[in-house]
Amino acid sequence: MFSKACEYGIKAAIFIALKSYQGERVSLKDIAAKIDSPEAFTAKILQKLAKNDIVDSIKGAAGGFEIEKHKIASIQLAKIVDAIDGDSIYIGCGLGLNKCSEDHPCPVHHKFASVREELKKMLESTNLEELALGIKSGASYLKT
Amino acid sequence: MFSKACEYGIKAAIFIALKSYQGERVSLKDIAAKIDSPEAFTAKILQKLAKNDIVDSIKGAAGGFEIEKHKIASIQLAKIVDAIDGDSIYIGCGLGLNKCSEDHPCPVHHKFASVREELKKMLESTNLEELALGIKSGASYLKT
DNA sequence: CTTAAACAGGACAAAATTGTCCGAATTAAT
DNA sequence: ATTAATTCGGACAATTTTGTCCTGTTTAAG
Repeated sequence: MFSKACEYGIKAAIFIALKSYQGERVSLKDIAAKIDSPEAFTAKILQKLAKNDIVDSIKGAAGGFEIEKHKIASIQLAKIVDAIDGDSIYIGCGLGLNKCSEDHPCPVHHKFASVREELKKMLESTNLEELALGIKSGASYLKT
Repeated sequence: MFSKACEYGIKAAIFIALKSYQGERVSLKDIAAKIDSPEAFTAKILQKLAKNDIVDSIKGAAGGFEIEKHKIASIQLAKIVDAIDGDSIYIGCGLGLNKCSEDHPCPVHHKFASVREELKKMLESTNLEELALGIKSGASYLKT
């Protein structure tokens, strides 16, 4: 469904949000360990998230990643997915047709529409705060 | 959402169904041209569909691919997807956790459940016959 | 000022996916 | 029998995705 990069990005963002919520800044090393991802690859993804204003990166000793507390609740899953995988998940044709629209649909166009719509709604209505709280409360997990 | 291989596989199956419905057998060359796919790559995919008993392949001159008429309506999209991409789309975790279940869910487990369920229902309730008829009637297209 | 901890980013490497080529086997038609 | 049309399948190649490494830069702390 999502690329590995996107999976790591979502998990990293959730972990950073969780820690930022508690006033802590986290290092790449920490993140990779807690979400069980390859460190250097995760670094690249965090750069993307930083460039898309989803996380703040602070250089130097005692540096790391954080998200401003007041922003956590306003960052939707959709924003993260879009930053990493782009919008193909919303707009692309399910069968890869170059031109696939209402008046030139692929065979599964209408069948897919509702699934895609549901996915879109889900991504747009889910924010980092609730996901971080799920981890904090032990209701959900970031690895294994 | 689906791999390229799966996209080609679905389109190929629809085209073969359409022609079989009209009593015609089709060649690889024909298929690739009509669904706008790379010929040799499509050949590999058709082999998979044949091994999974979704299409019949007939060797030799005047050979080609076909689907027994009476089977067309009973072949669900899900069967094709499963033959090519496997079942990861149904059972895999949205965030790539090795172990993701009701009592050890990833952060988006429950949010994803409904989307995945909708996708599954869609794939299981859509069969080749209706897709082929959509092409036949001009209601949908296999390329561009 | 020096050092150590951290991120940035370019170059590289590995793996997976996508795609190509070609010889072998099969079969219908002549 | 020979030929031509066709699929099969193995080996290979290109591309994309995933992942690693190393050097440089920034910054806090001693």
